[in-house]
Amino acid sequence: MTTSSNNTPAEAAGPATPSDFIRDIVAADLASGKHRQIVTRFPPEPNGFLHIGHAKSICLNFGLAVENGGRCNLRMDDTNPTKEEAAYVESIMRDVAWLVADWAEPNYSLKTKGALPQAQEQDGKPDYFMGPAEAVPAAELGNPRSTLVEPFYASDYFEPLYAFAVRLIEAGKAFVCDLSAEDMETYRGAPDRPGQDSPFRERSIPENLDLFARMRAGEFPNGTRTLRAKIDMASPNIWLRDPVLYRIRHAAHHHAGGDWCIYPMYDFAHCLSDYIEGITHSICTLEFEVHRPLYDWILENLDLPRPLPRQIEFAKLIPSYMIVSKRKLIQLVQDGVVDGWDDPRLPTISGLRRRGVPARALRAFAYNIGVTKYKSLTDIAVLDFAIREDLNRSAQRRLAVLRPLKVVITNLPEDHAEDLAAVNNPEDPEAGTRSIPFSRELFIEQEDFREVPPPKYFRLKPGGEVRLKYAYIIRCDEVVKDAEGNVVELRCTADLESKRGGATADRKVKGTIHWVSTRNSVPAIIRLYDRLFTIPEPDGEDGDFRRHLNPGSLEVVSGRLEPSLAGAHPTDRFQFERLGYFVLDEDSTPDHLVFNRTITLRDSWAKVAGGADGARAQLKRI
RNA sequence: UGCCGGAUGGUGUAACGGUAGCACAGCAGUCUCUGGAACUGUUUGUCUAGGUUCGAAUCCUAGUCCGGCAGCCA
Repeated sequence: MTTSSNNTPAEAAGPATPSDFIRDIVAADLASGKHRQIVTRFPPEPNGFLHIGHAKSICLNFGLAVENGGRCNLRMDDTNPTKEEAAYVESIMRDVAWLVADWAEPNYSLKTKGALPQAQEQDGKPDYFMGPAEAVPAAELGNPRSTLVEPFYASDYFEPLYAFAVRLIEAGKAFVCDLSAEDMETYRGAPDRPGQDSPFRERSIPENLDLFARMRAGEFPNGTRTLRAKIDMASPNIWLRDPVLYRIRHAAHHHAGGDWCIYPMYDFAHCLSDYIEGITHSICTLEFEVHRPLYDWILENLDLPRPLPRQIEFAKLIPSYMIVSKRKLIQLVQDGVVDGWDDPRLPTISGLRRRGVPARALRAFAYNIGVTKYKSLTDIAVLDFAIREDLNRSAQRRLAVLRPLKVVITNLPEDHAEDLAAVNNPEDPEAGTRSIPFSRELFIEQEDFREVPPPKYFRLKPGGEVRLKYAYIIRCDEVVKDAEGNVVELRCTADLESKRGGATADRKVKGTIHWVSTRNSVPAIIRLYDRLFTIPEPDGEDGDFRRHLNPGSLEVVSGRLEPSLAGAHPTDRFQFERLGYFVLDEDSTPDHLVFNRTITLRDSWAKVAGGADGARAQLKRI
């Protein structure tokens, strides 16, 4: 138990192994001896970036492998050349590797670069198998340019798939149909009305074989013929009404190249790809539930020599305040509403990563929301919680001021300089301390001073006292304003005995605020991200989701940071005390620092404040 | 209304005929050199109606409501 707990996505967030109906099925299959090892797969279509919904699926499939000592294949479900691009394959590889890093690498399988399924024969039955590459170094898993490995590709199975189709024709279970798309729709009938047999349904086997070969040879234009399964046009299940197995598409394929002009449909390719890879449990989303009889039909009618995979459906993630629909996501990116697929406001995995969300937090989230067949809206506060919980324990604290207001400590000499010890992480004693320079002139947060304070405001106010974190208690003596009446400087006196260890160190003052020394602080651009949408279900039916964009989803400020932050590393995450968690952005350079806000700290003051202040704070956090 | 699926607090999930539990959110409090964290307490729930049973969220019957399915998309 101790060793396996290291592999648990949620670690401290709950019991070592989650329980749900899918894990129950897997456990039962292992217990009954139906399978000795379980094999799952994550099968994205390379036509867009992975998002938080895929993260749920990845965590489920890889989690099953991790928990049961099985493996999980990354497979490109690439059977439609007109919609897919190799560029997406690269982002998918990177995102998956990032998500499973330090967790499921030993169970993550890719295949040997360029390998194709092995043709085998058992009892005169053609069979094909595609196994994983052995002992892949973890670094290769996320490397799209690896010369050793690559993802599994459904398009690598086109040849076996063709052979299986021929076999179906030979068994009299598939036929070539000349119906146009429109006619086919008419013949299909409706959910409550049976369809009619295609006039081409009773073609002879030799004729079907000949026609199918000529389809492959490119003799017919797009859309003129299809290969269809011969099942039952009167079936109450639409997907059993002689579904299309192959269509003609004179188009090159991003992975298979220009060899093909007929391409298998999802229903034909998916079950057989699962079979070829030896998948035991093929987990997909609810909308494929009605396809399951077809999934089983194809496999069962091919008379295959090895155990068949089992399809199991679960409800996909619908996160509140986010859009996850591929079409809408593309629209936001193309219209420049956001700044690319990895914009930190997007629920894409690359966006979340750039925002500073740790993979571990995403896994904990996926784990916490559970797996069911009930289609539900998941409160994104659950994700927020997972992020804060992770970062609270792991992120070092720093002092940073977002909107600086100058403070002069009048009872200190001009050249006063001292270094103060600051705790790096109160949640982690091992993290140690650092020193921060303190001087006569400081910046504090504009929000931490109110000339006319609201009730229960316990930060700085005229004549009032506040503690400067790690430093002195100061009193505000004078408020300096510019011509327009804006507060531009505060003149304060410090209680010089109030520093930690001093005579008056234990004096109680209501508030403690953060600060930086004007002289020693470094400037930085800080991007304050917030929810992209203002309503819980922007992805709902009504198409006009852009009406609900949050105009304040990105605010850029010029802040000042304590000097130690100048040496920040791109993957470091920090808590800027009292503000939130921040990560260095990839746009950052040593002399032009850029930080992204991952998430704010919980802010109970925003709620207490009420009135104008509270309303503004609430709005900012929507 | 053809087929398939689903319904447990505000939200999400557990319970596998035997005390309806957990998490998030909320509320109240303790503590605090982060209005953070931590800790304590707490409000709110089995879709409806019958039935079986000593006992039903769970089994049966009948309803109600919700979701999915009619691409040569996946």
